[in-house]
Amino acid sequence: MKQLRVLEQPCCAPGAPPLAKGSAQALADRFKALSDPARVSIVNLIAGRSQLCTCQLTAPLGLSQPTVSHHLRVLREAGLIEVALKRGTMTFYRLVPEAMEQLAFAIGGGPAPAGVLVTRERAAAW
Amino acid sequence: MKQLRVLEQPCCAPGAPPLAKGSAQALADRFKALSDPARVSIVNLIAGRSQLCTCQLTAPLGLSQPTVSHHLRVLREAGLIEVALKRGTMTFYRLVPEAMEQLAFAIGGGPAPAGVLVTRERAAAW
DNA sequence: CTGATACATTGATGACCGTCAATGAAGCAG
DNA sequence: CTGCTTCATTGACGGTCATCAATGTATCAG
Repeated sequence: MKQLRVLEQPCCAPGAPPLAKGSAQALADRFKALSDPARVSIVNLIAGRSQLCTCQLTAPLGLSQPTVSHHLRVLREAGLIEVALKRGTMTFYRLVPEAMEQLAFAIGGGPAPAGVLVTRERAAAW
Repeated sequence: MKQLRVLEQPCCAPGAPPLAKGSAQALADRFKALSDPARVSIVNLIAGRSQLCTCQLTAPLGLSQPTVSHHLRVLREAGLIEVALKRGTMTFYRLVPEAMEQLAFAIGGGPAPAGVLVTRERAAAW
């Protein structure tokens, strides 16, 4: 996974300071991970259920299991999701809230509204 | 330009409600517009200078003029930038702050920190 | 050990994307 | 009108991506 340098300032909102070349690439890589509707839906589904396994995604997405696995890999390599737990033959994934927050910050989003974000610990409670 | 339905809730942050299929596509389209480092840099450059013309972008990006024009078109069709002004043979572009804010909101970003965002009117003052 | 389940990986295929040279369009200077 | 500048569009080429069938890997039940 490629590390995204923590930005001091939003880079893509009005009044932004110049952006280093490497940071542009790192940001583009993460946006690319969200540039497919299937992956946006995966993030949304995981966000709503704290965590879920691959087998719970094929039906709502209408995609084959290898394709879902592929999208999960892209999201994982972008640092947006991670493996929460392996139980038996099942693999559960969860969000990496910090990564999403950094992305929101980059395009000018401030701290999330209270009550919307839950802690990673609560998400892991399952 | 495809209209992005205004989301009632963040869709890609912990605790998000289910996302409509069309919304996933609309979001993915906008993220795709930011999935190239050249386009991230363009947004960053425009954000920092209020508005810029095409000829001011080729040098810092190290890309040919047709390529820059192509990227500007992608960003414009995604609704992230718009033509601010045509003066003579030059075309000036500016951000569409609402579009960036909606994107930030979708992934869990709240209102922008005070002092970072400037109004569209000030940006247009040039 | 055998069969079944859940997932990841590989390979192949069709579609899409980024890039630039060449060309077109539109405005300005003289 | 002529030439110059700025920008958009077209066409072409090489590379990347999304998708699925087939296969491999690992775990569990019996």
